[in-house]
Amino acid sequence: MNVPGTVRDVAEQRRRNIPDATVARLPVYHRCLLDLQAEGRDTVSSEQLAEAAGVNAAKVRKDLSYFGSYGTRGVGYEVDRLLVEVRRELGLTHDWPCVIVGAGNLGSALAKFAGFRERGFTIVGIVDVADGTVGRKLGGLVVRHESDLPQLVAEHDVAIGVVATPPAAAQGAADTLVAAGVTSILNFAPIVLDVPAHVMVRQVDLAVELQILAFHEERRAATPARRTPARRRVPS
Amino acid sequence: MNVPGTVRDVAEQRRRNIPDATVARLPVYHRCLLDLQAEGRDTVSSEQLAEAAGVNAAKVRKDLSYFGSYGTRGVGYEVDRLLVEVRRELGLTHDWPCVIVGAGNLGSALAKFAGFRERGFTIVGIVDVADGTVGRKLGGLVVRHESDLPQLVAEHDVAIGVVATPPAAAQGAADTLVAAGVTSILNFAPIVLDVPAHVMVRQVDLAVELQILAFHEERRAATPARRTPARRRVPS
DNA sequence: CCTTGTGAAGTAATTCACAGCC
DNA sequence: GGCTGTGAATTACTTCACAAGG
Repeated sequence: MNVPGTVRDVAEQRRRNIPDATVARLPVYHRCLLDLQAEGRDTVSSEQLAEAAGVNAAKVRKDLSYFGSYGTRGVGYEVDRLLVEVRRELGLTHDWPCVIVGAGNLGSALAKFAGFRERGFTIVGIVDVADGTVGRKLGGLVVRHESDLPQLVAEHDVAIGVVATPPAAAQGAADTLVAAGVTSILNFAPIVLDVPAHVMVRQVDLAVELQILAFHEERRAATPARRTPARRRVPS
Repeated sequence: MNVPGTVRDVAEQRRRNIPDATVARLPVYHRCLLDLQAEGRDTVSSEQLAEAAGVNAAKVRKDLSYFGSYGTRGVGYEVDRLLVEVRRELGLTHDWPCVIVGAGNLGSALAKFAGFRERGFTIVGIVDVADGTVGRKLGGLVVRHESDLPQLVAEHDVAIGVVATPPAAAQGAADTLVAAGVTSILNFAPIVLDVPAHVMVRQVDLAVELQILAFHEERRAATPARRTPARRRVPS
């Protein structure tokens, strides 16, 4: 499949092809590095970072190797340095303005969620269509009408939109976001969004997560014998 | 690794080894099948189900084949029949009582979230430690103190717990859940939980999802030329 | 010593492609 | 003719294991 014409930029070539699985773990490493930095640690080994991130050491080393060799053999990785590199790789060197569509339970919670701002995502607006919600205040923001979305997106140069509407309204919300110029969507509605090829969608379906847990619970109950059968027990 | 002593139960053997990737898609198929059923469709081809689920047809067929051959060649799958099988496989033949730890923005939203009950997950209780939140009403439930958790779990035979606390309180919340007998945890706090081997954890980190989107946005900006550069545009 | 970085080996998931059946 | 079910081929991801370097 790949017939490299020249050998030049082989490193460049590699750097640009970070596996999806690695990309999904970078934010976790980022979080762990922030914690380590807060603790005042100045170096960390792949083993230690792996422990903190809940993966194994080989994976950490391979993941980090995709975008450069920032470790010192015999010592480990310099926390500050690595943090800079990971942050740069993740595009977290600047803030990302985001809009939320849907100011129901979930949308409201997301708008007030501290974890977003802390990690460089600023909610610059939240919109809805219901008369009851438009105008409500949500932690420093006022819910605006969905018709204000194009203006909001243009004004703050928003690239990322969050869909937190009921399922029936989600496709419309996505269409509006795309028309307004948003190119990445985080979708909490339990439907598969239909968007142009250049728009990236990530789906978070909370019920699906529970269903996956239920699958394993169910199987656990069905399996006759496997490791300790130890059924639930209250300590005292 | 597996040296099957006998050939008997080869089907059984297979059925019990559904790949994780397939398990993660079953809930999506389940949702699509519910929609199809609501539309009154009685059969569906792998192609159509794939379209609805946002995957490809070969994947659908392989996924479904792991737990049996429920299709008819030349026709497709009978919606009702397949729904029963998927539901059984997912352990959705009965309701799953769940508890939520943490009644902040997210925990409150989750407690009121209709999508859970609709898909067989009943929130039987929500607990917190803050004086301000304990006692508040949340859509039919009253927030109870975290110390009531063991009783709550025992009373409703809860197997699944949801952690929606601030990061600093999450490990404690998980410990309490495990001690109370919960064996599956859905964790929204951005930390890696340390739990016994028999407890399954699924992590949902909302900021991580945004960071993955940001990674691709950033890379898009960095890439010199690739497909239409079409930068955002407001329609009107 | 210790720990990284990475080819090589191993495992898992996806996709192909077609025989088999309605 | 159309569509499933599935081995085989391919691709992606993980883990091993060790040479190289501080």
